[in-house]
Amino acid sequence: MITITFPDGNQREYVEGATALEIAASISEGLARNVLAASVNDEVWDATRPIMEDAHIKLFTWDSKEGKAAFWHSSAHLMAEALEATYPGIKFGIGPPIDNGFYYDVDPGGAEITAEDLPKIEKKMLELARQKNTYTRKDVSKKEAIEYFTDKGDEYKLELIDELEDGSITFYEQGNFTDLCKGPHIPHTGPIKAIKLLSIAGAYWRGDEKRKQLTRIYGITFQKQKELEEYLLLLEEAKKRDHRKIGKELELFTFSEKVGLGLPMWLPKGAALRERLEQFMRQAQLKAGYEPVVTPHIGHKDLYITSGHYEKYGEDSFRPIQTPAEGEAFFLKPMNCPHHCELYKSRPRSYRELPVRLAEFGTVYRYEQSGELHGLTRVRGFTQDDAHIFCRADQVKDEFKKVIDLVLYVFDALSFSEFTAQISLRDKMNKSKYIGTDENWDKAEQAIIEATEEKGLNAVVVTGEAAFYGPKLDFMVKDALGREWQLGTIQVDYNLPERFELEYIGSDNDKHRPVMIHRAPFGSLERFVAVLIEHCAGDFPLWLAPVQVSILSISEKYEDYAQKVLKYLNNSDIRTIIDDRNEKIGKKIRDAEVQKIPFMLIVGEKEQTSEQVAVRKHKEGDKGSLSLPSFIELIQKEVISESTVPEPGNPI
RNA sequence: GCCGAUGUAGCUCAGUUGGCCAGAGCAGCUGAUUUGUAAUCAGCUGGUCGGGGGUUCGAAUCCCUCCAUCGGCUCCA
Repeated sequence: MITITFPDGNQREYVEGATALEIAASISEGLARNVLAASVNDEVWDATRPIMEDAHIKLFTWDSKEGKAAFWHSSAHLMAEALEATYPGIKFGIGPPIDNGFYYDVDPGGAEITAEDLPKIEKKMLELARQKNTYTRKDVSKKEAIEYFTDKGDEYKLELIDELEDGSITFYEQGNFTDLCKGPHIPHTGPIKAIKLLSIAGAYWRGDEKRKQLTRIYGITFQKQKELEEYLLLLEEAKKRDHRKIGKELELFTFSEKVGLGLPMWLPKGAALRERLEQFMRQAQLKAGYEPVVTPHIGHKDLYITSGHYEKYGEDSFRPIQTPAEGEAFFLKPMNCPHHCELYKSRPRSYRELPVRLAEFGTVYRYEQSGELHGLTRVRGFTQDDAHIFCRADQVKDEFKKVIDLVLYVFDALSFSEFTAQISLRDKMNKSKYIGTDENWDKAEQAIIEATEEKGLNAVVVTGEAAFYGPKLDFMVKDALGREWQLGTIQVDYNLPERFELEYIGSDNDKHRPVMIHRAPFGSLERFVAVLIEHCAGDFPLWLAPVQVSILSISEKYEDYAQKVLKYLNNSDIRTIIDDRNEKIGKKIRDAEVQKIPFMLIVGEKEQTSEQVAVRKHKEGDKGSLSLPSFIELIQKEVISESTVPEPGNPI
């Protein structure tokens, strides 16, 4: 007998070799039906794998991440089986579950799989799923594994096997399909009842641009048709929040092929929104001890040779601008740090004045490959809410923590509650990607890790994602479709100060090297606005709304009064427009609603006589009548409650 | 940059297998209407069907090529 311990601490005895599925059945039949996978001593297992010794177990159903992963992973195998049946000789790369569904990378050889083929594959998958084939786990030796895939002629699997330890290799088999896989999988194909293959794309084998591009098929499956329909509906809804669509509808920004790819232009309403955000940040930064600076949009080639950017990105950037007479080369600035280093160097610095915090809304230009451009989130020209903190080594951690506070403060003000903090470290296996000494890197990485921990921030650590001059802490936020974008970033840098020979005179009257912190809470205004739009679906908080109030006159007769109201509101700095078109009130309301204007003021005979306005709130409807002073009070209260800027002297 | 899909008025979209001067709604303009909480009515304007080349008696429809957009991949100082 073995003792099984459940998450709640309860224990039960089972015969040796009992499976999680049998254990579930001993609790209830319903549970057994729903179990998709299990964890045994914290390792995720098949629900059908015999447990041979005492263990702590957890049962995973659809409601858990692990349950879904097993379900979708099994669906990927099912799709592979369908593909193999449809395209004999097809070869397989990898086919993992992802956040929403799964994919499989395949090499169909001479055949071509197109979007039109997907329904056919779905059908085949359904047919195979109905056979309720079990997913069977099998331990194989490396030799057997190599033999099997050599026979099959699948060089991709062979390459994967090559990197595996003998004795750790398992196959999974369902129906006529066998795959190299460490599992886990659901018991059988039966529960896969609703299938949708979503898209088809090219993906480089092993993510390497120099290797063959395989065909990646994305799909998602559910246990019920209704769940699939709900998911597809959700996708449709998400598409309506796309910032590119809303940006066009609300006339926030635009692109022009003539101006150039990836070069967004802000229309008046978008510029108003952006200016509010800048103002907000400017104010927060002033209060946190930053000093605004301004630097030019181009920089001499030598500047970037010194910084190391030239060596790293010289060939992959916009071509330099040459002066006609002297033959000097200038680059459009792709970042602000080298300029700020030169500002720091403009005179000798004393330890007493550190930290020096130089802030600039710096517009930078970077050459991004055409296929990477994406609305406002990935562009070739953008404005960073950049700042560089030059401080003493003993100040780094404290400064870093203050920046974390600032970022969190900004996210909080805009209700970005769901973000991932990511610590990006260097890839120690591939040091040629980075500049600087190991010692400096270690110090910088240590500083970030400690500051993050001390702030109690729950961060994931990713190696190989650091900038070439230093590690960073990034704040990632998802867009409407769940794609993750880096917004805020904080980077500790021991390298640029060295390359620029930055110094300060310490209390010992000796020269010392300061440490630099690069940071941008928004990241870029463009990307931040994009994500903001997708989060609020264009319903901006009142303090940011480009137009806060629209005055809708009932008819021409009340236009004078409407004008009076407009003037009154404008005098109180409330961003107001007037709709005096020769249209019915219903039409005017509809148009204001579509434009997502937070407040509508309807003025007609009643209001004129009583010197009031009939207030209608976006998406909420009629709020009754108010006098102008009370309406203004209402607006101001809401604005203040939405955007509170910290008190001076109380660093955030 | 790579793979795939798409590209018809400012916007959203129709245009069957190539065949009457390329259509609709919204927006815009003109006029009527003077309106009370999500679309008043009528008329008009507007498109070398992404650009270029080709096949054909005839091309928005077929082919080639370039460009852009979208979904991925790669990349992201």
